[in-house]
Amino acid sequence: MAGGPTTNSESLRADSARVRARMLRAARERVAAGDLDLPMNAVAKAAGVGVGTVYRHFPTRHALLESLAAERFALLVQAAEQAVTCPDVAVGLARLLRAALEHQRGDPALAVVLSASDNACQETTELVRALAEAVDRLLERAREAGAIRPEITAEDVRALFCGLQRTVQVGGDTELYIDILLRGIRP
Amino acid sequence: MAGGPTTNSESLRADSARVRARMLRAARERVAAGDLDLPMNAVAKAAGVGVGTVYRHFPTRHALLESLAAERFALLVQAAEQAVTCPDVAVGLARLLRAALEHQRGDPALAVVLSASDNACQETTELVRALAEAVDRLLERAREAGAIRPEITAEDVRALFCGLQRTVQVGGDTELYIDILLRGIRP
DNA sequence: ACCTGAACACCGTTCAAGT
DNA sequence: ACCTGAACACCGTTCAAGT
Repeated sequence: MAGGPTTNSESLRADSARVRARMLRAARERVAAGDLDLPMNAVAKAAGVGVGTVYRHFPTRHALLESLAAERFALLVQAAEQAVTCPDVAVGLARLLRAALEHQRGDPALAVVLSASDNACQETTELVRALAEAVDRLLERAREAGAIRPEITAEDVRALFCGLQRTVQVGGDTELYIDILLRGIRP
Repeated sequence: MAGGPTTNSESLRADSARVRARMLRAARERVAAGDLDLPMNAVAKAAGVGVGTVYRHFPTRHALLESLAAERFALLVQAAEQAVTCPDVAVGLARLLRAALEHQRGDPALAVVLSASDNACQETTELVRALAEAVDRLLERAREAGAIRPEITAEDVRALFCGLQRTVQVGGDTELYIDILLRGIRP
């Protein structure tokens, strides 16, 4: 017969991956509908699995949020890396700020994950590191060009991302707030 | 016997006020302990009243938060009014920013109320109006002195308060973030 | 008038039982 | 190995019954 332990384990894994994808899809639908609560029971029901399965894959709600945010987080990292290669470093900074805003607006889970002080998933830790690395390179270039206050760190930039997102959320004038921040970080 | 409808109604009101104070004290203790959840049942139990009584006084949790925040909110309004009378308008702006941060740090309920888009209590609406009025006067003085971008409104300042608070919460360098904002709002 | 607290619905979380 | 879902504890909210 085709099938031994390997095939069996693979089919288990394949099934597990399918179940995981179903849960993420269900959770994403809720978030897209504006509900960041993500009740585990509700996610389970929407995904057609038992609650225990949700907990097996995502030990905490924050772990679930991180998994949801990962995709957009990777796009933000990409944007940061592209900003580094921007000929005009000031333009790079401006693009990065816009990208940070846009991705947080596009996925509220990302806004939560970016302002969290620690991560549940290895994947997130990796993304945080990659973002910090790209931002560090951008800051270094900006310092050399005299385009930024030299004491600003990648951690500060992350905090400023979160604050800017909140400012935009509370107030109305996105362009003004971006501009205030861009001017404020100049030397 | 002493007592007619008036006395009776007054004693009811007095009792009601006492009960209300007990609930607010209980809620404040929970918030001070770092718990912004404020479960209505828990507040009721801690205050030694029935849940229905909590709901009678505070129709929603946000109404409860507003009542909690009112005291600090009034202090913030005072700070804004003092900032207006500051001989050096730039110093006034800096003091106001610091006061906004300090009061939000001192009462997390205020941070929530400041970033809420609408209010449950009349009292809060009044405080919001008073703050906007003081800030408007300060902005007017700052514009005349050429100390601020002229397009910034009191609403923008409220949004910037909220964003600054978040930045500080996520990052570590309060002084840097205050300074970035102060520079950013200059013309 | 105002307060109480039982009642119902819902969510978090665990864990014995299934496949 | 992995999944299920009953079970228990807790919270939101309402409303009939008390004073």
